[in-house]
Amino acid sequence: MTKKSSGFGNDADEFSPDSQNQGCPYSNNELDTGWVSRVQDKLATWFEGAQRTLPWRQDRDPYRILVSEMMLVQTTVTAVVPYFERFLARFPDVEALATADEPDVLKLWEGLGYYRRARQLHAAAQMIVSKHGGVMPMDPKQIRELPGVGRYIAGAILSQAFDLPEPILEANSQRVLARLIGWRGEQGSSETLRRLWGCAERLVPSRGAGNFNQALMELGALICTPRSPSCLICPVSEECRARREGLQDVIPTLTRRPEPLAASESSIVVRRAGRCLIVKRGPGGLWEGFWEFPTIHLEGANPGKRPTRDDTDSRWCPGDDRAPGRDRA
DNA sequence: AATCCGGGGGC
DNA sequence: GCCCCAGGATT
Repeated sequence: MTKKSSGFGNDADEFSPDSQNQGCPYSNNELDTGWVSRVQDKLATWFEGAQRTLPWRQDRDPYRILVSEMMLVQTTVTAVVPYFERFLARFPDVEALATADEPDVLKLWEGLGYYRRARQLHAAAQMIVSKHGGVMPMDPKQIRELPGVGRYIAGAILSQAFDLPEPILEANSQRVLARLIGWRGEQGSSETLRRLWGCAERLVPSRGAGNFNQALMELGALICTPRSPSCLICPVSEECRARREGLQDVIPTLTRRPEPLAASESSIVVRRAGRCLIVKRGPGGLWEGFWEFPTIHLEGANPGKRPTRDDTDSRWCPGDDRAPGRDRA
């Protein structure tokens, strides 16, 4: 890795007037090899004694890592644990998942949200079986080709399952790294992500990458929390620029959330002979392919891409799909 | 670069 | 009530 490609060079643009870090000039003096080594060692040592016992940490099975990462996308650890246990009991290996029927997979996902992930995971399992002989490939490019697998999940699999020195960057490590280097750019902006990915690349050790990456995330979950970080018991507080400058409460820079859109809908329950009519939701919208009572969109947002009053003549929903015979009114 | 995709935990 | 969560795909 060259000095410039590391993203932490002394380039003049680091201090350009229009830099978002004006007033807190970004310096590379914390990213020299000494600083990197200290952060690596202190985090690894802390992680040995402080890590939580989580069901996907009991071994390095890449299938289990994949399932956990897919479930953990924008979802808290506490929410995932029971789902993970049930899912692995029903689909203990990649072949079992690959040969499963999609409705059975979705049923185990019910309540987790982001149901696209369940379909992607199912398809990924089928791809691993059909294209890779049922074995998770160790090639970053091939892993990234799996549906639902981006740079983060690929790095997590490569480092945690195969101990390859691939970086990761997600919600926890974004916060941890931003504070460590005192980066004041806006949370989630492309410049911030570029900078933090570079930092993650610089920090990931050539050996023990899986544990280091997990230590970064564990620190964010347990110590370096979004609000009121526990700097007094943080193993890397001495290496933290935000801490040194008293900026731990303003980093990362928060972004305003857009206001939720109001939506108005109308549903009808059609009962006959003790049964109810249900219809299947159409493609491309919220809860795609799920069953519900016939519903039309009235006004406001229409996240399910539902039909409105004007097109209810002959079809109840965009999917134009009727309930199975036993459920029809 | 912006939007969409969900549901729940925690304060 | 509001913020946040082991991101990725699509436009």
